[in-house]
Amino acid sequence: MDLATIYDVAKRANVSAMTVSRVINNATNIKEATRQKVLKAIEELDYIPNRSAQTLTSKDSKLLSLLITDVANPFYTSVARGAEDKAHERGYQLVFSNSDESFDKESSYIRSAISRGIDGMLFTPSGDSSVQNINLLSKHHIPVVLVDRRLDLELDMVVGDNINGTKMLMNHLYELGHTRIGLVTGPSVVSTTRERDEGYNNFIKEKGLPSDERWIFRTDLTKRRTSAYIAQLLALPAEERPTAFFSNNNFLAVDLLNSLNEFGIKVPEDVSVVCFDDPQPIPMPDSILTVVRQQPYEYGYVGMEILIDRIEGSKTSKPNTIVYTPEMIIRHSTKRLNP
Amino acid sequence: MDLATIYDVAKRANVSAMTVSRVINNATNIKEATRQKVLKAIEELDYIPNRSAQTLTSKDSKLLSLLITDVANPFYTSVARGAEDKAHERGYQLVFSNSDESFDKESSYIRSAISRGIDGMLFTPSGDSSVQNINLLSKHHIPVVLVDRRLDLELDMVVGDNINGTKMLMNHLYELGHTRIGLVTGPSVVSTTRERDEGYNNFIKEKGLPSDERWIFRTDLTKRRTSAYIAQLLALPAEERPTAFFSNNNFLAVDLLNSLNEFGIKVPEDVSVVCFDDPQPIPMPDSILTVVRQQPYEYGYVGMEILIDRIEGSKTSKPNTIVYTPEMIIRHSTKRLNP
DNA sequence: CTGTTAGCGCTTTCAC
DNA sequence: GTGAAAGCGCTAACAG
Repeated sequence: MDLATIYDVAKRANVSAMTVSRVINNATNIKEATRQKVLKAIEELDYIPNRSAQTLTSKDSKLLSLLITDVANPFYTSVARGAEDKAHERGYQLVFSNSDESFDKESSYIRSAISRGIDGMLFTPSGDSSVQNINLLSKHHIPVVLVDRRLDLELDMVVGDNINGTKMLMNHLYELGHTRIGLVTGPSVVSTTRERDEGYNNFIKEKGLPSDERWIFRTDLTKRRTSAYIAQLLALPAEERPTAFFSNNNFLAVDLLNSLNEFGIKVPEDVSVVCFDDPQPIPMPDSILTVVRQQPYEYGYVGMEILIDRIEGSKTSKPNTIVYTPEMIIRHSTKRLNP
Repeated sequence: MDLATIYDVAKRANVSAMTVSRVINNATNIKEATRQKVLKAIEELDYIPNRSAQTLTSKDSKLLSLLITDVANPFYTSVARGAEDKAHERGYQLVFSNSDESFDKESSYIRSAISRGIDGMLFTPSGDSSVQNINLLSKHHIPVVLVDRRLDLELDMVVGDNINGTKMLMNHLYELGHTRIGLVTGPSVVSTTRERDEGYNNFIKEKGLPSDERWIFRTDLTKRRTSAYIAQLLALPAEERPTAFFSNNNFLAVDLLNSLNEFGIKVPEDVSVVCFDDPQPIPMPDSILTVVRQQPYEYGYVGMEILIDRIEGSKTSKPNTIVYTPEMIIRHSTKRLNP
């Protein structure tokens, strides 16, 4: 059984293929009677247009790419959901890909996205070198909107205020009497890492807090392994150890919490912990981690809206960066320091 | 600047388009020197093949559809990640869609997937009526593999042993002395709901436990609202209230936990709670909920493998159902009942 | 091992 | 309002 093409519909409705094409594309200049005739034929034949053929001629695919580092990270899960909701509203479909923080994986995904003729991309770059990938996209006239991580380019972006978010968390620790604050962080080729590091350093400088290179643990976002870090701190005399930790990233915080648990260090009794982004997608009554929470669903939803507006030409203003201010959720992973 | 086509490459390499086509499709019968010449031209022109044109002629798109109810549900998040990993390994891309338990939304997504010429679909049906949608897919010769939820059809499926999973949880409560066990569950048009309900009912019958219609709360998976349920139970005399709850679904459990919290009912002090599937994607040291855990990543990964094997014709055996046995994770949401 | 021809299913362009 | 012709970029089927 061969599937119906536009010609089958045309024949059955006694019109030309062009007329059928006009009907399926909601053209206005069609006699209502003709439209009905065609619609009837479409229905009877169970005709579904072939997108590849449409894309080949008309140059648009109604296909969008969502390229993030990892859908399994609750932050990006929500971005994905927000993005898909908006795309669906506007009649687009979404291909999604996980770069796993790898530039090479990212590049290869971008090539296949281009090959698919995607109309646009919502993109969280793996790092600063992703600029090259954006250039490839531009060469193919594909609009891009950045989510969460910035790049030094004239592009639409939807990001969070990482510096002030960090400041809130640091200040919370500070007000509880903590002055020796450890930092668990990611690679500095990622803008969010850099900005949160900056927030941390600013705060320490501003308040004149002690700082120590050994309190800072910089690691890969996919490997982590904070156990080594904790072991190393434990080798220090107690009065040289941090009394609190700021984790730059939700996955790192989980790893940190597990490592502390491994060594029998209790949170918040023995040490306080705060984190940027919630490792749990759904707040539960028993969650303990104090975090600064962003609205990743909005990032995806709004980012997608901007992207589609660009694609459809309804947005022609200069690229623009939307910055959201995060919100602090105080739970039970921090404790006032006994003097 | 117009982008390079296969003819541009052909011209530059002094060969025919067909030869270029052979090179990009890794045909074997090509002289190495020719291949190199072509590769060089491809490189120089930064040529990326047009998938739409390829799909239009060759009939395969290397595009797969992942149609689930909600990526934001941690269970499906992992399914999605597993599916994408396998798809990527095998050179396929994934469009993802959220049906939100709606048959209509599901149907519309399936039509656009067909229109895109997808090679196959990994699918969690919204309910039993999805059989119609599968029929549409079959009509277009599109292989389907079901994940998590069954349908009464000859199809490949990857599912969990819901009956025995439920039994483990019920038995755990029973061994702690609970006999009045409430059930929070979803719509019975979903196979997982039905099977877990069956596990619950079987256990009650088998052990001769008391049962009461008022202890059972059946709700929509997207609306929930367990508060009304709890309020209603609270109206009962204490000795007629459940001392423990089994939640059929992770999202329902979160809602339940929040409702209990709202009414000042403490878990596990006042009431025990167990749940099928973990609402948290990442186990944290402070998680309290006792659950039966499935391996959704595997479901996605394995399901995708079967799907691609079907597509590529390397799997020709009769459709087959893989059933995974879940594992119980005892945490701190249950307590021995004081006699 | 390589090339020619035709055509996939649609829409653009132009004609009437 | 509607239709005919041409062509989008590629590959199947054949030929040599």
